[in-house]
Amino acid sequence: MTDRRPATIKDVAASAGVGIATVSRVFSGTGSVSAATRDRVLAAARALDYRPSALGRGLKTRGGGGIGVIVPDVTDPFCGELVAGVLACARTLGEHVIVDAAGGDPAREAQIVERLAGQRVAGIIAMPAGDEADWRGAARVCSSVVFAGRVLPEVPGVPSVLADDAGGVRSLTEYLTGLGHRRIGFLGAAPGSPSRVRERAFRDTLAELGVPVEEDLVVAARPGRDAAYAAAAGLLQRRADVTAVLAAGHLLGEAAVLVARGLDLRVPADVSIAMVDDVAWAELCDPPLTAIARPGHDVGYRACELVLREPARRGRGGPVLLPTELVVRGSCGPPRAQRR
Amino acid sequence: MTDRRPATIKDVAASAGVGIATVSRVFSGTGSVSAATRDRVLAAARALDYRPSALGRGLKTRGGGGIGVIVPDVTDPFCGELVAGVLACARTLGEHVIVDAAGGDPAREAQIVERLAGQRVAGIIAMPAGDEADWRGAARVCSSVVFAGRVLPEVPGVPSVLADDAGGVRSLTEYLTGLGHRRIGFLGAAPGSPSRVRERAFRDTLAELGVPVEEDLVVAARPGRDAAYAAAAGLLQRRADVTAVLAAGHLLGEAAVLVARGLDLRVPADVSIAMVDDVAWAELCDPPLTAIARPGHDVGYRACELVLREPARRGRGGPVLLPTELVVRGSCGPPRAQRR
DNA sequence: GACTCCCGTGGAAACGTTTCCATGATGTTT
DNA sequence: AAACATCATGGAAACGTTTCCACGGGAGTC
Repeated sequence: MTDRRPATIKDVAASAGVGIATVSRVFSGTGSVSAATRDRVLAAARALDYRPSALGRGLKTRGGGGIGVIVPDVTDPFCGELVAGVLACARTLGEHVIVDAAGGDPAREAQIVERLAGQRVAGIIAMPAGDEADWRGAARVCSSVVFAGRVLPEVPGVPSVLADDAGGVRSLTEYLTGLGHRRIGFLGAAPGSPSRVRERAFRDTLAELGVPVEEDLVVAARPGRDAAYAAAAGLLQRRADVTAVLAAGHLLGEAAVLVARGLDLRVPADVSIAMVDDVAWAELCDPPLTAIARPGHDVGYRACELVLREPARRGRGGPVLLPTELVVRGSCGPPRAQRR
Repeated sequence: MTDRRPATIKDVAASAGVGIATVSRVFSGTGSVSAATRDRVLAAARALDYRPSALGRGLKTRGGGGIGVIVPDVTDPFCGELVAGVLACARTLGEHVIVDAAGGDPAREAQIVERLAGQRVAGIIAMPAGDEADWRGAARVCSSVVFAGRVLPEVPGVPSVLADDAGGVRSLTEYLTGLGHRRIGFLGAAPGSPSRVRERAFRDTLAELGVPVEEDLVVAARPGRDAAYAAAAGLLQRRADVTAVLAAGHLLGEAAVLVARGLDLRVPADVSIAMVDDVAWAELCDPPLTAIARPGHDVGYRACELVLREPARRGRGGPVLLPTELVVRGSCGPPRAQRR
């Protein structure tokens, strides 16, 4: 076995006794080749272990193919689902997927975009962090960019696929209010966060229902476990009269559960807890947690379709909104008269 | 802005009034270029929004760069960690990462390897499913393949980075035995599974400790939530005298918790539960679950180092074993005399 | 002051494809 | 039977790089 370099189209052509153009036609499926020739070429290729180089092809056809995905963190369950969705769609379309994690850092996002552009990917799917300017540049740089799971409202012309977070928070809020809760704590994202639709939906829904919004009950946590825990602890300690907590993310939900447990609060007798993101542990918690399920897989899948399949329709119309689902479990009940 | 096609090195050269070789030198950092010329080239490049094409470069240098990662499922927490580790390492080395999920299907794995080979990636990191023959071929096809998190013992010459599962199961078994358990149920992977080191470690440890192994207590589940649940339910219903359950994976642990709850068994009073994989919900469970933490991130990181950085040392020596950690929480206690 | 040496530079040949065009050999129409 | 459309095929140019080689000139050495 002295096959050091991978075989090239020339080797195959020579071995099969045909021209390179014929070999190319056999592998790309275009043009017409006689059955006999095709067989000879295929046999030669197999013997040489030939595999067309995506580099050569990409160079000629201008565009390496493949699609890039940028998420804050691949270990986050929602991001994981999103990536899985992209992978599923890309596979049906025969494209490969370059994944990278930006850790929520705009500068790193910009770097990644730069690198993907260098790879000449066919499109980029991003769950963006906060820097609009960079993305405005990115939109120029790459043929097609789609936001998924999150948007930067200040970046125009970039289509997006989103979970209907506002709708989800609305139903959760209505559900809690329907149970009789009036003092609902909201654990949300920090002011700098790209989009605070969840907080707005919470406020709007309460307003519509005629429940006054107490600013003191709406707290913003910066990303990360520790900040989430601090926020939850702050809320529940400061306001012992809170009867329910709506956590706008699984990290915040986790924090709420842990803090409640640490404070010896019974769920849902002393305090009801609900959250956005129906992660695996929601069902394993005791009691199981009521949550909003966001269709991460579908978001990724649709985004990928959008970026590859419908270049014409991109940009037209608003964002694609995918429905969420309220999964009622045992963590919410009627409010207790007064804690402590 | 009529910059339809991306600018090429030629455009930059023309615009800066130099030869293309000089532009190449400026961007690749090799050779010598005078400061003045460098500045002129850089300015021209910026003006034209030039970005070197990885395609052209890869073609010339034979090898597109980048590394491929193949896992069964990106949404699995351990796989997610592993991918994150690879991403972290690849970033420091300036490589991009192509990710794909094979869903545990050997045929799909083979397809993905084929595609990655076509991309001329610098290396492949795989958490392999069961077909040795395909991987034997893959090892030939790609410059360097490394197994991570799982191995196929029948494929020689492929280095690997593993979590020390055997050690983890051993400490868990010792821990349970030390608490006084003698009838420990083991929920493990199906016979077809690539490697059953965990089951073997369980058996060996019990044997060493002089505890007889009852075949009836060692059950194998096929992959997936439903099969896991079925296996756990079967075990706990069939053998009411089991005092502890050791689940060899987070899905199996989840199933054990759910089944115990469904059977109204108190944990750990009626039955102790422990598992491999310290996933997020282990701490949120009530009681929090004792678990073996596997260093998924490190496994990915080391595998990436191995595949890119130490091509010389690859293959020598046995697999790289990374230590696991026993995280004791509240789900295990001394055995109860008799259930029911 | 002639020699060597090195530095900055440009030309040109690869790298492995795709694709346009030309060519010869068939088969088809009048 | 002659002209013509059709088909299978090969040659060659391009795609955007890197890199070898050659060339000119300024500085250092004797």
